[in-house]
Amino acid sequence: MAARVLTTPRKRPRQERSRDTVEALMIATARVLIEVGYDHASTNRIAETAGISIGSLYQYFPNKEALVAELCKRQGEKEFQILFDQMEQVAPLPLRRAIPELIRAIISAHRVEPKLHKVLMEQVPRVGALKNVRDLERRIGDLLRIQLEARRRQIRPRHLEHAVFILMHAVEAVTHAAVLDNPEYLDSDKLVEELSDLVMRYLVP
Amino acid sequence: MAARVLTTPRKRPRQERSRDTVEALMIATARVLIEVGYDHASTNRIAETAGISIGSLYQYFPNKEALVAELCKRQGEKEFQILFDQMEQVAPLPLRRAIPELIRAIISAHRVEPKLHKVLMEQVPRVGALKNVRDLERRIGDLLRIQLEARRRQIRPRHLEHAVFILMHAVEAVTHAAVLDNPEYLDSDKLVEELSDLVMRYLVP
DNA sequence: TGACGATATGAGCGAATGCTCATATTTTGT
DNA sequence: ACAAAATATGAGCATTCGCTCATATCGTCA
Repeated sequence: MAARVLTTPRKRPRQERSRDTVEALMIATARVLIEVGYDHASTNRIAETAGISIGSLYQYFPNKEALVAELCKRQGEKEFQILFDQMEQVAPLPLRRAIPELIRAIISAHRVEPKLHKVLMEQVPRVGALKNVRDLERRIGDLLRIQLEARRRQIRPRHLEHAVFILMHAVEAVTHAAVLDNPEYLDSDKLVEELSDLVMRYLVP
Repeated sequence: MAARVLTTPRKRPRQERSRDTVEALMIATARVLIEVGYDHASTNRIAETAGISIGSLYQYFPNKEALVAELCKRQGEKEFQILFDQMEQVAPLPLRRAIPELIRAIISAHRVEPKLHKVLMEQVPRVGALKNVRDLERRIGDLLRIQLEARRRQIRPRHLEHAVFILMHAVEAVTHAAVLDNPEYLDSDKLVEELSDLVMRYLVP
């Protein structure tokens, strides 16, 4: 096994058929990851699942990590979009109504293909995708910060940086744990209420 | 590669020299994991680092996952102990003094060999150690629940199960993120204060 | 239409890894 | 002192995996 360092695509698909190839590879990567996990997801297997030769795979991705990193990026983008849209929606609402809506959105974001989400989250540290995830975290933090700044006079915390850091990680972790390991918590609205309480009480004076 | 399923030790070391062998393997596993990461930590390499033969390794562990799972268990035990001790210490204190102390203890627990902690956390889903971690989570949850029950009349939340779930995951995630990715947040006491605020405000009526 | 770039193919090489097993050494119990 | 049990050894087998490269096919455009 040669040293694997690159995680960026090798070559850009220029014609439509090659774009199809790349799409098929992404879909196959997701399927194989869900089916057998990262360890047993060999590039040969992914290519076979995609119905594409192993050679073609290596035209566009230098290694397995790059495949997974790209998938991470796309999945993250989807989830970010859900959050972004909802942030716009709740901007005019008062805090006590905005917060539950946002939390619901975060749960929804985690529920986009939850099995894939889970595998990717588990493998993120191992592929070069950490940078992507950090970027995403930063962008989500920025969104949140903008919301908090707009409501600066109504909220208690002075150091927005700390507030963003704490709220973001706290809500993300609880949501993550609920969606992936305790889905029964999501049957009722209780968890949303409790999480909203946590956030509200931290924010209001 | 044969199918690897067992993650429990094969044989119990009965004599002292074999207990030494197992200890050496644990230490070597930790070292190699920190040095080269899970993927490049081969059993041959671990045995070599431990200064024992590969055959001996397989006398006590059926595969690499079992080695890492055992290490996870031990590390978790250490961290649990820190929490357990501090829980006893703060039991007689009023909430506003108990909470910051507990949070400090959690940070300390994360700081026991943080590099090892990080690698293990990343790899937990891949080894059979998930069960160990779940157990640990449950035991920590139990500790927390006992504390909350003892103070039942002073706190607001009625559903202790939800409260435990939320507080545990929230504090753990923020601590984890701070220790592993933003250690500068720990230079001052600011994060402890803010986290304490989060918890206090959620708990008090 | 023809020629060149883009894309696709897949057999197979080289390297690494997990793990066994036949053998040797040490400890224990009597 | 000696037999049996426990423990240790490491060469090497079987397998897998990542990846290349020589070759073939397709798309585009003058």
